[in-house]
Amino acid sequence: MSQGELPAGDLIEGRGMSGAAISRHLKVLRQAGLIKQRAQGPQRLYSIQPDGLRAIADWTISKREFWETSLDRLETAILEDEEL
Amino acid sequence: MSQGELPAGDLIEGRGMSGAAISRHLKVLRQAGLIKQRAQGPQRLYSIQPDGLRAIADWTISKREFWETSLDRLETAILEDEEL
DNA sequence: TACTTATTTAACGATGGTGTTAAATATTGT
DNA sequence: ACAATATTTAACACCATCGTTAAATAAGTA
Repeated sequence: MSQGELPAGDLIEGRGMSGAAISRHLKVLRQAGLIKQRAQGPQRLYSIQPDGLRAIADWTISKREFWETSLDRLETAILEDEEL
Repeated sequence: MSQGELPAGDLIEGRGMSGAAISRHLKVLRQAGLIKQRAQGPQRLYSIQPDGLRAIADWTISKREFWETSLDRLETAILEDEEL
């Protein structure tokens, strides 16, 4: 789907799961603001909603510093632990 | 518990949860090798099992490089995205 | 030995996640 | 208006997690 719009049918194929299940997954993603839906005849074309993914990316990066310092502390603790 | 041994009773208090529930949590932690149990009369004294926690710490650190490079890529992608 | 205390185990129930099948809905072509 | 196609929704079931209460177990004490 990263390459553009895809009808639900294409997203269902080869996934070893019923269309109903996929459909509900898509609904959740849509409600979460991660994908968009557009009707074309009886088909629903799905595509990415850049804003939503961007928000996740930004959030992820915003936590980076927290994790860096946490891992630093963990490494320090391990080293101190080895000094016995 | 990081300060030493504690009887189950102490671990139950103030947790707003039944003793039975805490007891099962302790059992899971013990089976996971994260805590030790020792009997003293009718009490069970719990303490940390350093090896288990250490294994988790080591594993965590072992993933650090993976995440660093992943986040680097994410940051790069965000920057490229902003050049529009 | 029987009682009390500390803790665990058993049996049960609520909740959330996620899959399935069958019915409902919308759109297009006859 | 009717049938076929694409997709969604409804109803149901399964399983794991996690809490509860009540019964079981073990140790110390009268």
